[in-house]
Amino acid sequence: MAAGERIVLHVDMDAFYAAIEQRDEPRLRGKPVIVGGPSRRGVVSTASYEARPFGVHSAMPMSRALALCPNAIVVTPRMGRYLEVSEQVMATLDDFSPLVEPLSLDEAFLDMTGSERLFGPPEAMADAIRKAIVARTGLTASVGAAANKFLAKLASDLNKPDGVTIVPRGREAEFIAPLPVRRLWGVGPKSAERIAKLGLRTIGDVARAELGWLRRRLGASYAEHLWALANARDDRPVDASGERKSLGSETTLEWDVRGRNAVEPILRRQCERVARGLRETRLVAGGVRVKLRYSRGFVLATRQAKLDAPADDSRSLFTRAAELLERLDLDAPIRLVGAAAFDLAAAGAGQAPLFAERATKDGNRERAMDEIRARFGDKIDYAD
DNA sequence: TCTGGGGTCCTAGGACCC
DNA sequence: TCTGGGGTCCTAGGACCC
Repeated sequence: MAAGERIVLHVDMDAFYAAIEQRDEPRLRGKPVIVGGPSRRGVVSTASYEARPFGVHSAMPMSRALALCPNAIVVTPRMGRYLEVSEQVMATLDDFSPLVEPLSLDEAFLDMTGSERLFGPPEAMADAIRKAIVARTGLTASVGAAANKFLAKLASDLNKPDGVTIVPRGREAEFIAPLPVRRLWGVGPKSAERIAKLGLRTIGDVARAELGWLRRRLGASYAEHLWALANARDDRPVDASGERKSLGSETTLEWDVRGRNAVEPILRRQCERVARGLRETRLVAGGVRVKLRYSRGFVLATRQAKLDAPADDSRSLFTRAAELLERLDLDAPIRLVGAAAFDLAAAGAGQAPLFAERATKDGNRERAMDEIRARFGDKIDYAD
């Protein structure tokens, strides 16, 4: 691989959900806006820049957010809307490179290697992209440009909002050296603590550490990964294939439930949503996973199993999911119920003919229901 | 303050096979 | 009598990201 030759951009929309709400609703402009679940157990999804000085940030419990910023306007997420805008943003990015890897609704990597003659140097690329996004959506984005994904992602965060950061070529390692270890992509609270106990505080500290020593303390593969990143090396390609590995649906209940009779109908509903998601994306699942979170200790438990045949109908998913429920404690108070499909494959591919027929029987019926929903709307499901 | 919902990736242990 | 070694698959849990 021709290391050092790549140009990778990371595009990150600024306070995406909140910015969309402010764009769509003028009375929200200039005010602290918190997008998030309004329920008892809701958390902040996105806080507008007006709310952030109060200490409000993503993943914070809504109750705490409102204690910090009592005047904030809480908006219930409109995921369908955010998805629409996201598609516009991604379509805009497609005009700049054939290699676009969305990471979520609001951020993506672009491999711009070899595009300098078309768009100029990285600064010009970043400016052109930001201009195109504003023109198309009225929203701002921050962009990082560098020789690899890790550096580009780190950079896009350094001049937010509405900013550009270019990591200078050939001086990458010294550029990131003063930053705290927590800035390494993949180092969260737990790992940060472990690393701090080793006496390493900055990325430069990790980069200068002796690799053998680091291996013995953090495990070989994690140590090697961190050490490479700290030395500004990251060979991972921009992957535009878009293949998904799993598809799930889960819900945190307003009030705890217990007992099979209470859990099963909720699980059925999650299976229905997963099955519909599979059909919409033309996928079939090879297995299903059940997820419960207990109130006591916030403990998460999962059970998974393969299906007899790949399926995209809720009955197949739910039948197996209900069996898995038998291997879980249903007597303790439960706060979350979820289902997920895994071992995904393109619908119609790789199925034995006998199985294919059986697998699609329920699928066909549910597909007909999908069409009716599409034509007349589905009051029940679009309510949440 | 009391912790969402959507994902990805990694690890460790057990079953199983040769 | 006192139990190999290696490879692969599967499952459950956990860290992490937005």
